[in-house]
Amino acid sequence: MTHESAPPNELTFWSFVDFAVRKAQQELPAVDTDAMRMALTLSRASSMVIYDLESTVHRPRGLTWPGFRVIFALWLAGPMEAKTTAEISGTSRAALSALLNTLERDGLVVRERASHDRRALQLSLTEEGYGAILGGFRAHNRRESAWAEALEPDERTELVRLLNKLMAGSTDAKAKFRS
Amino acid sequence: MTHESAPPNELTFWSFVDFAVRKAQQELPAVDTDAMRMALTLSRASSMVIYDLESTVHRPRGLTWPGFRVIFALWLAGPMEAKTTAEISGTSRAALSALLNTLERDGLVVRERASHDRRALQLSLTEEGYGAILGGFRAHNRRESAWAEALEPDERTELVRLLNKLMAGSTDAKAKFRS
DNA sequence: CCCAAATGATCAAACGTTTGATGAAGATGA
DNA sequence: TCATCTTCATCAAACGTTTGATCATTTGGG
Repeated sequence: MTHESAPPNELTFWSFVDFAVRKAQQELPAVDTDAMRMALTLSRASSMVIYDLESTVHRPRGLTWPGFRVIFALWLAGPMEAKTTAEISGTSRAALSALLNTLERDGLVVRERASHDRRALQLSLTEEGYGAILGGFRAHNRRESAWAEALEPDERTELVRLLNKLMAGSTDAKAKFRS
Repeated sequence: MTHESAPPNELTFWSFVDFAVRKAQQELPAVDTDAMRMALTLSRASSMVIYDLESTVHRPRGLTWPGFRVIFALWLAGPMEAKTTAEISGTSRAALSALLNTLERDGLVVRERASHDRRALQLSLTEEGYGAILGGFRAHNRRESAWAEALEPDERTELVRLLNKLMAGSTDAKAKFRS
């Protein structure tokens, strides 16, 4: 440790970002503080929004966040191979296997063998699954709206543009993806 | 279902955002598409960055992402009560209890009873924990830099500003927080 | 045609997370 | 002082995730 810049008395999830960036700079002068602040802010913002959506909308309706993502993908993209569901819902294939046990047990999703390739799995929503996502998504989207109101319309557009640009750079950054 | 706008052949984690927004609009005309796109983009961007950092930096060094968050908080804010660690690392108090079992077993963190309140727990890093975060964070920050390079400096600033503004609105949105 | 390599799915073990319950210690007030 | 309420931590059960292994099917080369 170098100089002690004592933590403020009131350190919160959100105010910790500023404190951490300042303190890290003291400890390791070579740190890229802009990149640090960006990543820290991004992950915390996302975590707050997701926690809010999951705990106020989906858990009370009997769905976890990962469960919602899968049902959501099946709702919009229609019946498809499990491999595709994993890809577009952002779940590894192994995690999806486990997740499907729950969703199938709860009667929301059906697993079937694909006709053209007996290794592959075909997934589709049941009537109940369709009903669940329809109601769940309406509430989900109302909550998204409440969050979005904090920004002006053009700010929302700009935020999306910047995040897209950041993701587009992931190839250059040689980022590792889920498999 | 209404009109079938067939999913593109190549639906990926990232391209799914555009598709989903279009399709949801068809299915539910009342949907707030801007809010939907914003939340979808935010959660996916964050998930990509975190997965990359966890799988390329921390797991190979024997730390999970939640484990890293806790060690990171203890490194910068110094020894503190477990309650505070939970708050600033974004972990529920119950989850931290379980997490500490691993971190303590691995010799990274020490649990002690607080002197002024015998209910409370005082946490601190061991020498080994300090070494782990020092090396781990350097690699972590290099990776953050690689991601950040996708944006111009002023774009990074603007992204952080927008995310901060979004979070500031969480009170108005009456968002639910971790406890 | 046959065998090796690649692909799709699942499994097993270890972990972290959530909700709700329980137990222990501190604060409050009659 | 005593009873009650609140706060801090942990536990238990159910879940989802990761990595690495296994098994079945399909593909491709010889």
